[in-house]
Amino acid sequence: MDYLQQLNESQRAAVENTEGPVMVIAGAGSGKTRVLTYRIAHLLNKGVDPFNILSLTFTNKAAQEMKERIGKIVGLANSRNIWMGTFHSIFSRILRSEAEKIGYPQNFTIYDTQDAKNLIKTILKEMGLDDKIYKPNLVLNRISSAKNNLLTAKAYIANTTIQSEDRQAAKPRIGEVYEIYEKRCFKAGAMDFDDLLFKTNVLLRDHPDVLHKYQHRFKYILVDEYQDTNFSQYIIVKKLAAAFQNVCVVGDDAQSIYAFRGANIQNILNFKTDYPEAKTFKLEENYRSTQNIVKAANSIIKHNTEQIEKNVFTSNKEGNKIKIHQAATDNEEGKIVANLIYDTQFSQQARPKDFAILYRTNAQSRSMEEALRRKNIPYKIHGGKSFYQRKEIKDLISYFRIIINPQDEEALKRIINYPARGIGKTTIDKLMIAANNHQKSLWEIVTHINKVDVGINAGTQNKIKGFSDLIKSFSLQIDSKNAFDLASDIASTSGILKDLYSDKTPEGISRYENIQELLNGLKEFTETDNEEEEDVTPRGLVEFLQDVALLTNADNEKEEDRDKVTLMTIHSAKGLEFPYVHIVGMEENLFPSQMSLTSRADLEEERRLFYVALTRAEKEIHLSFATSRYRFGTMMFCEPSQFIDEIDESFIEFTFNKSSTPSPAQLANFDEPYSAQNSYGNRNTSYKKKSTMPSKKNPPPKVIQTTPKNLTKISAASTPPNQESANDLKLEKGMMVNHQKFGNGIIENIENGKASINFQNIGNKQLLLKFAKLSIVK
DNA sequence: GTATTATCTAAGTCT
DNA sequence: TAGATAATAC
Repeated sequence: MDYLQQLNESQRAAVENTEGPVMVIAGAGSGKTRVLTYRIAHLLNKGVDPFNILSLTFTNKAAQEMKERIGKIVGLANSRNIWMGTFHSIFSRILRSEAEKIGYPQNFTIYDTQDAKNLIKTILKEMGLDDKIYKPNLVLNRISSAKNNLLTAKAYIANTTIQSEDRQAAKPRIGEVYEIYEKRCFKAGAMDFDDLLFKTNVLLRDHPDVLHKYQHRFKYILVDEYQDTNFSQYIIVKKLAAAFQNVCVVGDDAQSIYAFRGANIQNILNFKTDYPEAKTFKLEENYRSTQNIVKAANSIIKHNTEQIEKNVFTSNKEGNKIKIHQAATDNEEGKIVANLIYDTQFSQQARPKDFAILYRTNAQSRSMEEALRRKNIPYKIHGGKSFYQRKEIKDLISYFRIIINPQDEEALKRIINYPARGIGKTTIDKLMIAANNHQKSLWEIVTHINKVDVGINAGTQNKIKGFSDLIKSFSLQIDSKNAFDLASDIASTSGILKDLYSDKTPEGISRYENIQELLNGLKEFTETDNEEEEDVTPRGLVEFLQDVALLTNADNEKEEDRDKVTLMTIHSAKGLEFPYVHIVGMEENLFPSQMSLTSRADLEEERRLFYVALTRAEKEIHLSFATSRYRFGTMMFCEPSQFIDEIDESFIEFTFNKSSTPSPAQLANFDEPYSAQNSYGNRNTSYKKKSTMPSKKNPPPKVIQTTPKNLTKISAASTPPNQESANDLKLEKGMMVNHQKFGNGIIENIENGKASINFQNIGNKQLLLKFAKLSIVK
């Protein structure tokens, strides 16, 4: 079999040892994906039924790509039936078919983080808890990590350690919130992301017949990125693999970067203990990067304590040193990066797709974006707010959700008054109270509004009736119409399209276009055959909705996006590779994140994250930092990251001179062209972190304020207000004025401090001059 | 109940 | 800075 010839010794061993537990420790760039694909191809070639293979990947995109690659080796007919996908998508599928066993409807809703947070807020309000103390995010995180450790609300409340933690944090009632949250989700027929794993565990625990069925279905189990699995995932794998023990886990402890999500690095460190028979294979040869990059990355990771011993090496050529760039501001950093990319495109005949800009936080994308746009360099931003999380998209999808699962309370609350139909907050509160009092779902109250006395007047009752009739009329068409036809019908009949169409602001137009795009996507979905099933029944909304909550932007990359510079967080860059990598924002408190500085474990995770970033690169790495940047709406001074110091200095090269570091006073002119500082060659190896950098220790003259988090704020000299409250302006009839949101308009009349303005885009508006932020155009 | 504007507050990573 | 929420006028 010639594919085996393409593997080195350890890769080949990892592919051929198909029976029994196997752990593959795969250093960065060591051909891990190749091993996984070939291992599966090998299984199929040996005659294993694709239906007996379960392959768990970290993203859906990775699954899709791997399936394609396997298909090329063994044929599509064979590869398409493998169970391959993320934990969440595979087990949500299984949960759907077994739902009734654990008391859930087959069409259960998947609550995304936003839904979950809204529900938490509702519960906090009902319990009379202050959401400034019980911060919804924090409460949700506590619940989430409890679930990932398989703790029910009861167990949470009974757990003395957790209780004392919560008491210490002055939030003793989180357990109660969890209990109610759990009940409300169940009542709504909804599962959040963590439930998809949690409930799978419940299913496998309480139904031995089901466990048996899947144990025998999945005779071969492969888990990618095993270092990033949490306890809940770990137990699922362990249970499913118990019958045959043909479990192959692949990972790299040095790349474990999801502890915040409950990932437990011990899972990989303890594999040997769980399966004493396990064979371990180490893939240590890096085929991706230059000597310099591999060695620099090794020099970073050795600052961490606990890890599996391995020696990552490469026989690639030495390559360039890692270049380190200094910028005065975040905007200038963007310019430096954009210029470097621009130049490299020509000097190395590189394509835009050869470049990646990686950052720690999504917020950093803005300055990069702007600089790239100025230079006309095509780019794509990965991550940030997903398309499916946009308000308008969630609104329309909430209609789909409520039609398919009327118990879905979060969806119902979202749309009962959108578009506005006269059912306001007071009414919704009354409905909610009635639902709680009668132990009924919100939908039951809504549909029986005439029969329950909830203190709502006849007019409003009628409006509610109109709404529920509307939803019911959609529900009736669920089986007869395909996804696209029904969705279009909903979009127009509900009034969403009209509402968005009437908004001619740029944001409004983009919202309208987003809806159109969703509809286009649905059309495509409707017309594509369902590859999982033999019969080609038209695909309806039910099918569409099944995994829409699990989709991310990465899952619908467009053709035209292929040759563009990639902007993404380091987390989402995991598993990817690029010839040229720019890691930006190499600053203390940003990377490593200020939140990680309190514990050694967190700092080590940041360091592994840096390791992941470095090892994405094939040819060149550029690190950059700014000495000041906008954060929290104000300019703040920054120091270079400690991680820069941690790289063995023989692998790095500074592109700036310490003495040319701008003094704080010069920062006033920081938007000057930076080219003078950007020349290579004036290397300064004796760079010391705490040199003349502005810092909390030698505060610059412009500092006015210090935040508790050691971040130094700079006065907002660079942000002149460009618009002021109109009472300071001499406005007259006939003037053209500009409003931030409404654009330009002509003042038609002014009286009693009120102006009637005819805006070019949206028509006439009455604005109170006391508040309206207007500027005079002419 | 709705629309508009003021005010607050949070920006960590992802399924 | 931007999104969510509160306050206010009508």
